[in-house]
Amino acid sequence: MKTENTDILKRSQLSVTDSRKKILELFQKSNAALAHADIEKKTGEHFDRVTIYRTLQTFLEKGIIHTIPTADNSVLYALCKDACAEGHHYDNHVHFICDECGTTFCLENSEIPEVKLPKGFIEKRADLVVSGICEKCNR
Amino acid sequence: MKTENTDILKRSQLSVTDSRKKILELFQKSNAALAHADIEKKTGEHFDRVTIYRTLQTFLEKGIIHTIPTADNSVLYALCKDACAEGHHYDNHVHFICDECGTTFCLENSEIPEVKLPKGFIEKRADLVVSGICEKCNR
DNA sequence: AATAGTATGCAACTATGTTGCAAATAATTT
DNA sequence: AAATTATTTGCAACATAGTTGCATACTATT
Repeated sequence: MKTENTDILKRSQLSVTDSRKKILELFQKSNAALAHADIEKKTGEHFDRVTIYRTLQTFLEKGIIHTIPTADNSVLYALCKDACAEGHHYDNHVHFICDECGTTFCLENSEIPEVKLPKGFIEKRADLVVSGICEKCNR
Repeated sequence: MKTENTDILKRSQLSVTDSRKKILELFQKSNAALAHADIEKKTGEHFDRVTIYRTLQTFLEKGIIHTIPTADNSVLYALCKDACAEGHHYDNHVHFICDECGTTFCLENSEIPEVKLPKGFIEKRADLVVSGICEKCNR
């Protein structure tokens, strides 16, 4: 475990520090997306707010995590899959946000469908966020 | 013109006030989505920040405008079409954000394609935001 | 025209995110 | 393994975004 996320950091040419290891671990343990506040709580307020912001920023730049646009415009982060790399930090999967429990999932097996754009428009990226009731809350 | 947006307000059972008329007019004149800051500028700093927040909130609740989720998680608002009503404030069209000029368009003629969700997940809403280069910047 | 209901503006506050810089830690060199 | 260099961290201070309570002003109703 420890070696595993250390490796990810090294592969991205980042110095291996406590905060980076810990935050990366949080993402790996969680199968849902995390907000800045979640991370602050789950690290037991061990790290400075600023450090968390900067760590997330760094992870974004290195393509380790990606942001998820949400309808209420809160900022969520989730781990990128191997396909992601520096400069190309975006996954092509659909995100699902549960209205009940607020959990956000990456639907890894999904693909964002093609959309016909008006003449002259060029697509660089697409984000599809579906919201509703997740499997757990639907019982 | 004046009568037109006055009517919209009355239809939504809202008192007709200067700020509401003016802000609604801004949306009608603009073919792009607006952020809170845009509105503050375009009204000539005539209205209090709080009033603008509350007006947008009210318009959202009444289904007059809708929010657009963006990749950088800034908050954008745009006019709803007639199909929208109170409680059901969401349009089923694709949004496009230009990386060059930052303008956000509602692609009114588009439809968000169906997505297959994992078993047990129920879809209530979907947001599809495409970003790239718009027609104006593509010349 | 008077009253009741609602919206506005102000002040104060909370939350969220950013920047500069000194101290601490990690990586590199010898 | 110790010393040097490079990077990261935490603090303080600041900037921006959004919220709440309340008195005043305006809109709608009678």
